[in-house]
Amino acid sequence: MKQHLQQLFTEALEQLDINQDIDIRLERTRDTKHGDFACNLAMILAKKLHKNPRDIANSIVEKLPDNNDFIAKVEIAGPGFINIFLTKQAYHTNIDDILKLKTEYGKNQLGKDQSIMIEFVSANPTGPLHVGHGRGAAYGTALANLLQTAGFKVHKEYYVNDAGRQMDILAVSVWLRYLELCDETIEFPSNGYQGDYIWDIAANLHRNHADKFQQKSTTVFAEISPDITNGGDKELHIDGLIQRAKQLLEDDYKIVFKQALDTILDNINHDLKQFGVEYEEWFLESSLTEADKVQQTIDQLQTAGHTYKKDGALWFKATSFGDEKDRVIVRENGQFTYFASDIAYHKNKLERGFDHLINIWGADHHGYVPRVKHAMTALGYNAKQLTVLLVQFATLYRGQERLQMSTRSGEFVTLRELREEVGRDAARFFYVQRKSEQHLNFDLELAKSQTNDNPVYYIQYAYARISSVMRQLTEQGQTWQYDKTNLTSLETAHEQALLVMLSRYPEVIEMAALAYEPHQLTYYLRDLAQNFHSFYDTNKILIPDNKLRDARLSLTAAVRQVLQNGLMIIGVSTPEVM
RNA sequence: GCGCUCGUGGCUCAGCUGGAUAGAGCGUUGGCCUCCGGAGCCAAAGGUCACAGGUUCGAAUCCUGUCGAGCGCACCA
Repeated sequence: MKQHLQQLFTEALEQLDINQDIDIRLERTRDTKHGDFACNLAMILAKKLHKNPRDIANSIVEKLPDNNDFIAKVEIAGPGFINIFLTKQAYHTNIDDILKLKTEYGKNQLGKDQSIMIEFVSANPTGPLHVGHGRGAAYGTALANLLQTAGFKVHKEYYVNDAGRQMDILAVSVWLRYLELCDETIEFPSNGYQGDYIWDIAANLHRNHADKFQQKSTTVFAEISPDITNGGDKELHIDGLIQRAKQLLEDDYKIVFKQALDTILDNINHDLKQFGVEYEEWFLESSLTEADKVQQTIDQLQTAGHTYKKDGALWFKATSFGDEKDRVIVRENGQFTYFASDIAYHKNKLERGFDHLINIWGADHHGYVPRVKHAMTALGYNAKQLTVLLVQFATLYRGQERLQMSTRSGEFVTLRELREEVGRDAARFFYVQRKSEQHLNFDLELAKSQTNDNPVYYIQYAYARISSVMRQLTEQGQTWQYDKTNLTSLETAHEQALLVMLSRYPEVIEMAALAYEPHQLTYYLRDLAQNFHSFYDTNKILIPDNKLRDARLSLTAAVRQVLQNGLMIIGVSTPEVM
């Protein structure tokens, strides 16, 4: 609808020989007195052509076809707005489209022939997902769906950090708990993972392997640098324990390590599936190191002259690309930094041929964005191919109390708990509803106790009501037929409002996709549901007058279709009965 | 100290990328079921868009400064 109008404006400008390079922006009006669409083109042109905006508006309007079955009339208002009034016929054609296109209604070809890889959540596999990760999960899938609707080829990926030091800390944590189950007396390191899930993994290990990995506690802790609780350094302490574990367990260390990793990864995978989040690929960081990809990437940087040695470490010259300081990629002890494998990972992504990369990261990573982009530039790629979307933290409250979130200390509310308590639909909607760069206050009490106030139910209720009406019709042994000519009977204000609202859907999809803002869709769906509830309240659908009844049923069916299409993108179900 | 993000009714948030009289939900107050699902509808009260300048036909939106909040500023991941 909007596209058609834009086309008409373009033609009008061509006839006037105005070849200014501007995009014609049409806006929905807030007030029906201003018609259906308004265009400020004349005001923008006035600046460039140094002419009176109203005069320009006049000449444009003369070239616009009106009084046909699409445009009813055109007016010039205020300083030079061009207001367009559409015909009812135009809106009826739109109902036609919805009922014919069904799930295809609202789709567009913005991303035709373009592929996007979208990486999100990618939480370290050192513990279960908590509510903080839920936001990235919900936002990521909604965005992926939205981009798909806009015609992009989308590839969703989870990057598994299974190669860093934190994984060794995890393995050691499990092993120490296992030793406790073997009746060894252990002073658990303050820097170990302390959650209950560590006990669970240890118990499994003990069940499957009995005392096979047991070592005397005194042997394990012999000559280990003291923990912070004993006046030492907690980092040195845990590093000493890692060394000791590898040394004592030899090849068995891998078994413990793998048991820990697999259990947690399975758990994460399961939680995400239950939350309605699925990936095309789970990419292992270890696959990069094993294939020597990190070293190769570093070599490439080195060859290109973007590195230097200092204090025994290898540095990436980030400053020559505008970064505030240079960054270490190989530590003094010869180990790669996280940054190094991340460069290799992004190189790998681009080598796989994606046109565009989207990373959804927690806002605490914002300082990290420039250096990744600089590394891409250094490797000869266009850094613009990467978009990093930062999702602000969710601050978790239980009533007035602010909760801490720490995987290390084991104090957190898991995503699973959230889903079980507030439900998947409500949780998904709650997360997506907020603009991603907004700080989100997540009050568990509120989410739990007032679930009925969550707009998701309001929208689903509209869907269920429609389903109910359709059921009633069938139960009465009746059928209905769609006939476009019947739509002329739709005359009430509520019916008109719904017609307009439905026609906006493709525009909302387009805007939301371009801006990476699925929250726009949630607000639209709420508005649509509200319009439907108002309509439903004052216009009875199942009435004896067949012509009007069928017209209202057509409208209702169209609303149902759009609700379904929109909720699917957000990842919320469409229950026929609630 | 420097950087990033943000500041909109009592609370939680939108505001179509500079447009016409700033909008919702919750909460508050008052109405609406002999009628397709009341998880609903209708209405009212409530905002100098943090503050001060600037840019222009026009600013919640762009620029500068001030104040306030969150997060970053590792040879951690």
